[in-house]
Amino acid sequence: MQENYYNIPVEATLEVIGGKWKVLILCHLKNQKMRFSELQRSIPQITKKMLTQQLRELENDGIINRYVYQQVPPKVEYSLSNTGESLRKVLDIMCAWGEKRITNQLVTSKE
Amino acid sequence: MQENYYNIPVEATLEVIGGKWKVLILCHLKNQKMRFSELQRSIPQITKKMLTQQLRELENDGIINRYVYQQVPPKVEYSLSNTGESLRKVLDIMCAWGEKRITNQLVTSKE
DNA sequence: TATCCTAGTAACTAATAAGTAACCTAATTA
DNA sequence: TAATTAGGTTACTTATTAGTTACTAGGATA
Repeated sequence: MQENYYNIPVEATLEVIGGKWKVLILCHLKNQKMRFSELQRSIPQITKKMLTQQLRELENDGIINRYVYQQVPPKVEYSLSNTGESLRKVLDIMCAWGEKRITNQLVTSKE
Repeated sequence: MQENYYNIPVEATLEVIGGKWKVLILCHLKNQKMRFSELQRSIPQITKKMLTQQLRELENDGIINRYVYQQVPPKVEYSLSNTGESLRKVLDIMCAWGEKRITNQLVTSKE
């Protein structure tokens, strides 16, 4: 959090999980720890550069942990941190809404 | 929804509420209907152009209703549609997380 | 008659986000 | 010896977002 003033609190949420990729990454990490390459395969459209960048930001914001195995070729595992765990409900409910929308289970009648 | 295939369902959610402004707009609309100018005042950083654009997209996605009063100067009110209402839980929980983050009520210990 | 009002739109520019391709490390395998 | 491996970084280009300024309608107010 670089600024400490927000017009409304939800801006703090958006600062952490906003953008094109972070929710996607976190949805993958919420059920298992994953290696860099596994994340890349799971999110086919993302480039290495963006994945690296987004992972770094999530790490800096304290949402994920990065564990480097001291071996060659490298092995790095990413997982939700405890703070990241606190986002689980947010992620779950966003996932659930998407599923309902896709399977047409949302109310669509006029108000 | 222009594409009907997603790698994971949450992409459908991001398609609708992704981007810099939509969650903000919806958080304001979730408790009351609001006029264009009221939204603009509530989100000081947003320009007319972006506000118009985001509102149109939300309307096209069936998330909000737009009601035009037939008078001059114009009066237009925006409100959540029934489909939009189904996002309430998502919005509430995002707002709540932001509040907790700001007031430091999140777990921050190392995993 | 001139100005104000709200909710926009249009044309153009600037800023930011994202993509591409080449490169790096050092142990292991062919 | 040469290639392969995973997880990156760097420099550069392109695409997408967002900002700026000017303009509109048409009734109400000064």
